[in-house]
Amino acid sequence: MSDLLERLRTRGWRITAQRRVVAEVLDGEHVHLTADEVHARAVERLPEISRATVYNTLGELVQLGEVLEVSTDRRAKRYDPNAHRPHHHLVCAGCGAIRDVHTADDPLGSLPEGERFGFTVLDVEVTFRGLCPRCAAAA
Amino acid sequence: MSDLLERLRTRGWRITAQRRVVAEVLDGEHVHLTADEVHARAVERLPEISRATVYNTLGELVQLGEVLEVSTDRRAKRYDPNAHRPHHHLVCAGCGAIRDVHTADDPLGSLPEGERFGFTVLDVEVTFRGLCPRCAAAA
DNA sequence: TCCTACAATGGACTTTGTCCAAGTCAAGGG
DNA sequence: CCCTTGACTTGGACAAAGTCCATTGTAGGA
Repeated sequence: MSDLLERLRTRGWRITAQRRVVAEVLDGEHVHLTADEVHARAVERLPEISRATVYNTLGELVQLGEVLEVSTDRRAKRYDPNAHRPHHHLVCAGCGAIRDVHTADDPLGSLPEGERFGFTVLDVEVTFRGLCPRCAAAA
Repeated sequence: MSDLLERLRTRGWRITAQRRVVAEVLDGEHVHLTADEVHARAVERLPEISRATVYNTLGELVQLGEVLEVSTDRRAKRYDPNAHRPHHHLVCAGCGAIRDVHTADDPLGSLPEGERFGFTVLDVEVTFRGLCPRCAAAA
């Protein structure tokens, strides 16, 4: 856990109580939290923390590549602390549940040269949509 | 163009001036517009059209499968009139430009059975990110 | 310990989207 | 051709998610 804080410190981050709390929240739960959920959990430990700070800190963590921003949901961005292992997402169209999944081959390679239009392709985000067992049964 | 309106009529849609305008805007431009951009263009032809109607109509078109909703952008949903040809998106991280692209293989097949967790997987959305030639040159 | 640059605060503001009660109108029946 | 009716539209209020900024606070180096 303090791995993360250590990495941040060596990159010149000033470690404040607020940043520590945000990092701990992300590190503690391996789920995909929205900014507001992160804020709610952070407030439990540090009641005065402001929403703006949580947004700032999340943005910085994304910049540093420590956390991934995913927009599987059209409502709010979600933050995925599992940034160092490439993976994709499987989203239930019914209840919104999200699972991390791994594809057989690297999807980056599936884009032929002729379809790149001169772009420098850096990354790919794959979102599978479907119904989880419970929602499929209810339908 | 009136292909679209014809299809809608046969499905019991009441054809109103507003719906016609929205359909025309989408059909006329093969770019990915946000709801607000659709509204702005619709207003040029039909000044009294309201935002709520544009949102409603876009939602209905998505329901009917005539238009795709893409969330490449974390700000607003974009609407892609090219719904009948399966394709994916290449987004420039610099300027936000979007291109439709086609992958060599079907990405749906790249998710192994063991990674499906009992989900009924229906669809997949692939977003490649990178830099367009102009932004790459500027960097 | 003191300073100072960097960080946090909180409240106003913006953007994107939804909701609803009331008014309007497309299209089928007479 | 007009009437009727229920589907459609309207506009404004509301909500959720996120950004901005001037002010206040503080981590960490000298």
